[in-house]
Amino acid sequence: MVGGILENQNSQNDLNDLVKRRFDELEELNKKSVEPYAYQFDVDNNSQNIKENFESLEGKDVSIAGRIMAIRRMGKASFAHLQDKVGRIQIYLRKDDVGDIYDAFRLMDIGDIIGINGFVFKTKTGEISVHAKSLSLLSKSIRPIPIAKEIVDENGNKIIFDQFADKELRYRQRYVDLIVNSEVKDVFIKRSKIISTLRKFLDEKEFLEVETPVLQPIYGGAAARPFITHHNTLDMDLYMRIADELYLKRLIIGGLDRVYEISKDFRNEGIDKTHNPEFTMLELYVAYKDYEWMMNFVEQMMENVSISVFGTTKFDVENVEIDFKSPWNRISMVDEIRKYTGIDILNCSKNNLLNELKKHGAEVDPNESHGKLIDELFEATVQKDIIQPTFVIDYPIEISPLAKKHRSKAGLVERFEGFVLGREICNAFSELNDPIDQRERFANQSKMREEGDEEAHQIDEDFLKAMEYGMPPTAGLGIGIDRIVMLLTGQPTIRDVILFPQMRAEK
RNA sequence: GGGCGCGUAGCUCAGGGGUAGAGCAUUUGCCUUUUAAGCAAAGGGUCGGUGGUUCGAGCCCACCCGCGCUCACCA
Repeated sequence: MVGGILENQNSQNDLNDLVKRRFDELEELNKKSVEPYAYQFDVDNNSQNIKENFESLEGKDVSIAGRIMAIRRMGKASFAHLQDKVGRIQIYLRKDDVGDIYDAFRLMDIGDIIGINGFVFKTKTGEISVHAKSLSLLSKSIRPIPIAKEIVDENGNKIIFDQFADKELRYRQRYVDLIVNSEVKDVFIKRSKIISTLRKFLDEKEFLEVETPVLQPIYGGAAARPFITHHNTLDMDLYMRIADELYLKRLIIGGLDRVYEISKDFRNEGIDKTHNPEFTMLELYVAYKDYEWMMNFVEQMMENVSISVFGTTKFDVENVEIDFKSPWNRISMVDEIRKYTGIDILNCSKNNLLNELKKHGAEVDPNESHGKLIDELFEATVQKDIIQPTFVIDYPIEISPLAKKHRSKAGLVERFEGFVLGREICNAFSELNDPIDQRERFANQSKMREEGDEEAHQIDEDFLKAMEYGMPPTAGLGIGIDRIVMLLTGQPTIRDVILFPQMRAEK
């Protein structure tokens, strides 16, 4: 009984005729003893390879598998398009050639996954295709996919009709998005290549990839609100990490000298174009180096990734050409703000800053710290005008509690951030390795916390203890992987580079 | 959180107080090199939800839910 099957389906709430019909087809296939969910199928070729090597493959047998994306039935013969991992190819089925299975093919739909054995040929109209000798149903789709028709015009441009475009559904049902919108798959393949290239680059430079706790009793390494969770047996609250900085530095203290981690970090803050509650960060630490060394290293690394993955250092992002060729511009935060505003941020009153911020249309909270206001002034003036890759160097000490004091400039630390198109893409410093200074910085943070700054750092006594054993001079770097992928693949929002972005619960 | 916008068939969208529409997809029939296949016919809707106004509500009003854009916040 079809009704019986249906009642046991979770999907019964959104049953409609299209789904019902497919259940009926399952029944029919059953009667014909066609197994709708196969165990395996031997594949020895793919759509792209067949098209690229048509001359040598013409007339030869191939075995391919994929999802049916279009069917054109013409009585006792049919054409269909099969989509596999790398593209689409047309298949041709004739009752005379495939026999009884042709009747079962009538019960197959767009969305079903099938395997084909057949020979390569070109149709009258010139499309490279596979003429099936046999067909196997590998998986029956019981839910219709939002299929869009596509054609390739005479200029080779793909034209898609009625493309599945509802952003909400695309993010919620990424599996459907991936099936139907091929450019989505390309972005995530690129993302994977970017990450594997970074790994390879770091491995070649003798970095050790490590894993540090996601669940931390004290969160640190960044200024952000955390997610809180609870361990039942230990009966203690734990925080999801907002950064892995303090653990990686413990490893530097332990003598590992060059470490990196590609980590999911979690921040309990707003969601927008450039923020997802969980995101991917690359952090790396190098003993005996400083931030000058790190700037050169970032340039090398970005150039390497650009060329390895994209074959160029030049990218069109939002109609602007960005060039990641080294060296990048280097500008001083203090000098640059002076150029824009005439203000010397190191020798000015809080009121100067507040007034200047108002002048630039920023809403200001007079309770913010001096350093924070400087940062806001920078964002409101200099940052938006930075287009090409640029290092902004030497930040105020108050907003950099883990960075080493500048060797010659009072009130500043040896820190830089990389900016492209007005967006921050990395953050690095000569790491603070003086345990006494570090304790003072934590004490300051603690004070800010008491004054209501929820994002001020917590004091991490164990980290201080570690540093007291002696930490070598160290250069450290954090790069937001999602934002790098956005830039390099030209995606406008972080959700387009995260497979399953955070969404509100349905209903 | 604020502002603006959106939610109608599986998909893409029209319809703006008076019998719920189109294209694609689906079903039936014909069709053995088609290709947005074709020809002929058919089925498919809680018009996001709840309440209200009205003789009558996809349509007007209120609230709610979800999404998008944007501002704020935020590495």
